[in-house]
Amino acid sequence: MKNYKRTLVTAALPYANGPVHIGHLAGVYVPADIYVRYLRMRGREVLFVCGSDEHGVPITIKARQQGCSPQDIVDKYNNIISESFKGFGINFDVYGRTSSKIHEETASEFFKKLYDEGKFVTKTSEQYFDPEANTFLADRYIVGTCPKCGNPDAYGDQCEKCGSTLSPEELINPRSKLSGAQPIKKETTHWYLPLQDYEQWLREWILEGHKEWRSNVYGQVKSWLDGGLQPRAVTRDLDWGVPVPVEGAEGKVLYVWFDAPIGYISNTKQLLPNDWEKWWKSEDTKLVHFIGKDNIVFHCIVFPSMLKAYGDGFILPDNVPSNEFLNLEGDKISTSRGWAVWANEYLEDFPGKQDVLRYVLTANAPETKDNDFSWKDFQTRNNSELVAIFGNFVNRAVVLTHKYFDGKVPALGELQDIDKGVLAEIPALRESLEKNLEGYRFREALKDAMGIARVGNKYISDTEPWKVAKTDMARTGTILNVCLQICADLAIAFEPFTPFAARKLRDMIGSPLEWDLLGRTDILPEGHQIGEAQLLFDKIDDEAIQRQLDRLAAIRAQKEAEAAAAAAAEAAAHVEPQKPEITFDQFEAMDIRTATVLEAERVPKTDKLLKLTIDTGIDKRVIVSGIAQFYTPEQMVGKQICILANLAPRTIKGIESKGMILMARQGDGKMRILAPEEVLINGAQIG
RNA sequence: CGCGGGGUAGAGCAGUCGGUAGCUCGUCGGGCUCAUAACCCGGAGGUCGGAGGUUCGAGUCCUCCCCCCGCUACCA
Repeated sequence: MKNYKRTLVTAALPYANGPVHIGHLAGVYVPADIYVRYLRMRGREVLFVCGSDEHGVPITIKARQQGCSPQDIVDKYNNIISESFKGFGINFDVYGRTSSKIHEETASEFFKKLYDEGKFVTKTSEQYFDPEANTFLADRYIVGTCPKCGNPDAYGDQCEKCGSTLSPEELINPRSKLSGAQPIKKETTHWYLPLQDYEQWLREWILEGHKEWRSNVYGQVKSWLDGGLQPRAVTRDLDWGVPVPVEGAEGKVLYVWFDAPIGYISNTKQLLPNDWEKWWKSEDTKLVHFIGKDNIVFHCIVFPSMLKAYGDGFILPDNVPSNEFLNLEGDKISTSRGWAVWANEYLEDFPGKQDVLRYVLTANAPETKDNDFSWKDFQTRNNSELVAIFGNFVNRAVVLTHKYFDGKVPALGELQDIDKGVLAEIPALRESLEKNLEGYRFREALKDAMGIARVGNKYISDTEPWKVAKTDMARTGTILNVCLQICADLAIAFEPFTPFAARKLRDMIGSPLEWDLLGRTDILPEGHQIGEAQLLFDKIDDEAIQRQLDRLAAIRAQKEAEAAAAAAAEAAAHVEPQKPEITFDQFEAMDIRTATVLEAERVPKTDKLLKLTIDTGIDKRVIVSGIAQFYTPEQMVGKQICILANLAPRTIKGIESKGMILMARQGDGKMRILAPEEVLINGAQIG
């Protein structure tokens, strides 16, 4: 373990095209904040850097959709997002923006240095260009008919109807989303970072040197390295972003994934114009990136390669704690489908309950695998853990102290074994807490902190001071002294996790915030006056939970209705134009005949394929058909169908398919079998 | 099919170095009455996805297989 002097913590830059939701909080920002709060309490020198990622194609598309400028979009969401962070007590030292001037300067300089030193390679390729808008078109700016399912509005990178991944070249009748014009192919040149040159170095640095990284991070990196790295484009033809600072690169900007991580550096510069280099170029600085699993490759491979290429003493991350994803009520969180709990809305719906969400998201953090957030679990954890264990213990101790000692900390008398046992448990929990926090195991760390409250509750129940008070006031005082010290411990131990409640508790009992006091028996001196008892947490009732569940149910119902309506409209509105004329002979060449399905089964490990054994009247043969989404094997058996019998055989998934089943397909992709009006013999000719 | 992650009590999750399988909720029983009808103690509930192997000993290590999630692929 290296001996570092200071720690630089970055949290993934949120993309400024929507608010942040509980998945973001659980995956990145709450754990990062816990870690930073802990380091600060220990008196370590630490810098916490974040900011909005404000470039890239999706923002320009959203701006066009809403009829405003990209700047309007990023201004709006930068505002909402940074307010959400403040609301949850996530206090960055700096929250910058990649649209800032200092970022543009920093990113330009970064690119320029690599360019001047020949660290890039260039590639020229043909890409679609919109002659009316006079601009190159990013994949998502090109729409056309999907070659797979016929959806007329497929994007150049993906068809959202059938989920196929596409390249713009595959689209039928491509058109520009900007002007509607037909795009033309035009040559364009881009700069690439040859990642393969850094492969060996990355292997040694991560695969050899950082075996302690989380298995999801390590595994992902290993998978990329084993697969072989390829040059990665660092520029794009776009008018929203940092201009490429090179002659002949007009109309080009830095690719958002080159641009964004540099944002960590430029945001540091913004805060510390003269002092930033000690955070980025000093070997005794520990760099930690908190990210979600979708960012692993960029933070472990691309950005380190950029820094390595730049040289000049830039340090590399000591760890990249990356969480998996959080689901919501069993379904994937989705910004576009509205399936999320938004941070800003939570703050309005549950005022003063930031800690509850922080607690639940930490207790159920997706540290090793995707986890599920449910409102029922949220309620239970609040009512049975925060209220019943933590809040209740504090309340018991404080109320009893007021009842028997007028709110003054009583003297600590002679200790019995039970007292000594309890007082010994706290330092043990502290040690475990520290180990888990330093090792980025926040879920486990939170259990340790909660363990302190459990210890307190058990102690107070075992010693029964309300009974002892009838006979022995000195002993009662000793017990309550121990309880109050444990309260003061809680006010320290919970500061990273639930900072609002920890602050409230410290204000209530007048205890200090200093990590090194944790576990000591004299945090609160004898005779110290504590304040009136206040509840740290309130119960959350069923109605509040039901309102959230209703809200989600409404979103689900609305989205389903919209999808159904859109599909119906699509299907009705869209009919393919007539194909080019053919001759009678061409038609006659096709052997179309009736057949009956004898056997049917799913082709294993495919979504859409059925293997059908059919009787064609002339033989029995196998046809593989992509209809599993519309017919089950059971439905197919015994069904009479029509086939194109003399189609050249083709092997699909290792099965030879001889012929094609005739299907009618409408605009939304729905398919139905064509069959004679009444059952005929097999092999009846169609024509 | 390929890659990554996962499969442990009714639910949700831990389990680091191989050493008596654990936590929270729920459930059943008992105790307590200071505390937000809270708290404390105890019980029941597991072939640790399956099959082999290594080992004195496997949830943990090795091999093969099955299932779930993500990316990817198949649609004649």
